[in-house]
Amino acid sequence: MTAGSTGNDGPRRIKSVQTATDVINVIKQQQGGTLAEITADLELTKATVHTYLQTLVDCGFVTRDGDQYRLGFQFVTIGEHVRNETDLYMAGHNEVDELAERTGEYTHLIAEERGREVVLYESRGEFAVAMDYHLRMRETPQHLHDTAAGKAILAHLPATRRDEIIANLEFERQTANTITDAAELRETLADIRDRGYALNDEEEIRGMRAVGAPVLGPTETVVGSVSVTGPTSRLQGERFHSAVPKQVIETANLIEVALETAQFDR
Amino acid sequence: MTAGSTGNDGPRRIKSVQTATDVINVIKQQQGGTLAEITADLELTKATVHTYLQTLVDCGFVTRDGDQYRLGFQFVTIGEHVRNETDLYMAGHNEVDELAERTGEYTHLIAEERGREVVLYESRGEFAVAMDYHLRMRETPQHLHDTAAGKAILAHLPATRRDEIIANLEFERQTANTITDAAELRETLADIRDRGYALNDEEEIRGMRAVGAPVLGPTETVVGSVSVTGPTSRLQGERFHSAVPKQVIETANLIEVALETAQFDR
DNA sequence: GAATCCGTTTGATAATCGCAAATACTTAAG
DNA sequence: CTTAAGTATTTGCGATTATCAAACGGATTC
Repeated sequence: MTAGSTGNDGPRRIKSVQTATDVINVIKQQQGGTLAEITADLELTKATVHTYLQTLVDCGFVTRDGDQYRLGFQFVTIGEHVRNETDLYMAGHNEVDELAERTGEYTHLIAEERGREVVLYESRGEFAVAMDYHLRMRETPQHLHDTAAGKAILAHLPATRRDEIIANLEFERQTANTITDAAELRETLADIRDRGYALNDEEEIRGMRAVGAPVLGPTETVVGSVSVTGPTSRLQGERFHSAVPKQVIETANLIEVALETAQFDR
Repeated sequence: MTAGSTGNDGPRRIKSVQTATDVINVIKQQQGGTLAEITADLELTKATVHTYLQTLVDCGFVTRDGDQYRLGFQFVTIGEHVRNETDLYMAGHNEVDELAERTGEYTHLIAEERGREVVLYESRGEFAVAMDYHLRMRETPQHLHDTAAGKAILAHLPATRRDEIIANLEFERQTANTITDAAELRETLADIRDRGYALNDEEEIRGMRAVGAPVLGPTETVVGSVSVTGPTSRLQGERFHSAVPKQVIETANLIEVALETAQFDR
């Protein structure tokens, strides 16, 4: 009971914070639930979970409505704060709006974190039809290999980080066109670097195509990407392979200029 | 040293979670900082803060970029999730867009939590000029007594909750027109209930007026509010006192109908 | 009115957090 | 190149705290 009792190696962490994160994730997954329901998905006692919930309510991360616990609006306001602190968002969201106006489709401003893509901003052109898919996309970080925006980022990341991310990918097949192995992905990424833009030809969702271009920072490192998404019926032939790519790249370049020029006072 | 040593009463909480929240708030305030800078604003050792930061990075709430710690994009995605779970947002954001188009001004969809207003959605009409104020408003929960949207909510809350919130208000003077005592506020709120809409006549920011109307839920409880904000030069006379209030109320009513009709599948 | 289900509180103790101090790593200065 | 001063990171150990049982209270059902 003295040495190596638990075999607990690795760097030191605050266990309670990890547990609180678990609680938050369960609430998120369950879309709100009672103490009993939340406890059921955790390996803890009712009493313990109760203490965590009380604490999280105090801290503003959870709200209680009768016997239902839900995530608090604090996530909305802090999320907004984080976005407004992000140079890419401040430099890019107006350009992404304009891209939506010019193309009439859905446009996105994407960043990367922990090997997943994060939707910083979404704009809806006049022909874009509301889709549940977009809700989910904004809520849950997606893989980088089966979207145009993600591939555009992945293609331009430093080789070491790219390798690391690819190594940890699970190539889950979404449609008939999904890229399902690393070799194929690497080839595609090389093409993307040559062409300067990425395509998504129904690789994530049947019937949907997309065009994405990287936004490169001052030091040539990729800071994010821009994309246009629409139904295959409208994204075809010359428009898909030339006109829209040109517009997407132009938008990405405008954002790059804005990033270098403007100093978002810090 | 046995009984009442620390005099620690009150309900039980997880201290580490409260500490982690402190760390997050310091990072938010500092807009990102080094370990040393973050430690300076906390009554903890460098070593301890370090462990917290490592844990928060693991959990995705903080990212590290060299020696700079910042809040992670997870706040953006969870925030989006929380918004999409909120019936008021799902039922209201399109209506708020239309209100912006019809009035040409800034429009907001507001909810309340912990006695503060939360901006669920903001839409910009064609005459609306970008203002830093709106950024701050979306980031930080505001008081309910010095905005049109806030007063509209406050006026229609159950009396007990209203009293509780008013009791905890600090009436900080923002402009010459700010309401600065509870009695005056209560009178205004009674007027708002009579008229059905709230006005803000340069009470928060000089030169800015606003009109707000409550969104009432099925059980007559207020679930939020809608508002139009613009410069005094454009919000005057009949437009300020009749035309815009009518439009704001109409939008609020449309959202009420959408809330009762649609079942946002749970 | 008993029984069953929730949420909440509490006592006790093993586990943990948090400080101090030591150790690595970077940058600046001599 | 060496020293110095500033970081960040690791570690031992004691005081604090988180966790589980188990009891309690409050609501709803049978």
